[in-house]
Amino acid sequence: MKASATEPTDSRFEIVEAAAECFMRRGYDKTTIDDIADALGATKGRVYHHFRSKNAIFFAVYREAMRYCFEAADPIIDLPLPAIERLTRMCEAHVMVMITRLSFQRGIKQGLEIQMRGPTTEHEREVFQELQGLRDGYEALFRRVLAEGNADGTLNAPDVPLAGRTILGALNAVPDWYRPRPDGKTPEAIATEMTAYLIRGLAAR
Amino acid sequence: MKASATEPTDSRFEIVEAAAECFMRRGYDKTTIDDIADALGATKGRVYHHFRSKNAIFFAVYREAMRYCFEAADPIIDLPLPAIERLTRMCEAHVMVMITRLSFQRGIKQGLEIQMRGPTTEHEREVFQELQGLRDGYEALFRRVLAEGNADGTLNAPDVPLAGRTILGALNAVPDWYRPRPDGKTPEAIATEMTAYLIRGLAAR
DNA sequence: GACGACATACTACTGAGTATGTTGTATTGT
DNA sequence: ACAATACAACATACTCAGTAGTATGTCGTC
Repeated sequence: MKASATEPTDSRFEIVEAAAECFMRRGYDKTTIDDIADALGATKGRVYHHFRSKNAIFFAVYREAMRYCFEAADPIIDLPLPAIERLTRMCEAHVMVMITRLSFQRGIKQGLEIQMRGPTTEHEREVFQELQGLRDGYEALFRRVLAEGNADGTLNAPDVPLAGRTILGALNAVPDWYRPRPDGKTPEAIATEMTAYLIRGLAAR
Repeated sequence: MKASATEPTDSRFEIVEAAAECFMRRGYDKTTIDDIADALGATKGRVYHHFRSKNAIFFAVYREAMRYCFEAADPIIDLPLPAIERLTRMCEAHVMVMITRLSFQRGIKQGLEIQMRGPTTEHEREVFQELQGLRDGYEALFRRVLAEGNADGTLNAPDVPLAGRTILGALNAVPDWYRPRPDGKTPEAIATEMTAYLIRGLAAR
């Protein structure tokens, strides 16, 4: 029997990685299945052996991208700390995910809902709902901490959803401009400084 | 003789508007030339009479979107006010542009550089450079005010480029989530609150 | 000898771009 | 003043390349 019958197999994940890379460079629509196969030194056959359609690959990339986000935030959100401190760490962790998983995060930037235009199967719509739920759930983590910060007096965000969108808007834009440079700031420095701007604000004291 | 021989003709602008709307709803790649023509009750012929290629339409939408941004920021940047006040007004004005010109701003969100993949003509590359220059110039306006704020003591942004990207990242994300709702906040309220979060920060005093 | 994991070869369609036809209006020659 | 004509502003009909998806072949392993 197979060594890993349950896991989604290594070969499958390689495809997801290659697809993320292609999506980042060329965008989803301009990426062909052959592009993804070529990046692996393989052919269409391998790709379609693991995925039903091109949309399914995008979904897999999206799901993986969200998984990285949750993995970063989950250990922080329930720490016994004031909300402002947890929010700070969650923001920093989010930036780190954006940078370390650049291709995944940038690959899905063209938007989930836009991929759902045209004739989609029933199954695709279900997956779509699920992924939308993942994203909303992640954003809800931030809203939760913001609300807790209003309650414990460490934060001042009258409109919690709007504050959440402001934060995540800024942080999610990182893949749009970040490029690894030998002489540039470290990812950690970027994370802490951006977070400071958002939480402390840009105004002088 | 014609009434408006010099202007880029009304008909041409209608195409740009329709294209922006289509790009917003379906994304650039999933939008066909026929989609744009249909939205006008016309056919391909009209579109290709005014534009050399699909890329050229995207460029026109992009240029228009940037024009709206400059129109909003230009009257503010040189006002005789402390930098923090000018930055506040520029941010608010930017949000208003995002909302009032939703289709244009969202239409160009898939990114300028990603459109330049594949075989592009010499002329396309020139326009690309020009539009990239427009965007950089606009971002430079914010960097200028940030630097002036560091100088006059009203702002505290050690890393000006990073602060600029944080601000514009948050503001440029507005078209991703804003939808006009009868019961929702007014655009003005959204603009002032988001700007307050960015400049005053989310931390309680 | 069955099946998983691919590669190869093929199909069918979509959609950008083009070539050509049509119509109304302005301009010109007489 | 009035046909002749030129041209702008489209519509219609067509081409053709690229690409998602499929059908089938191959090879190694259990």
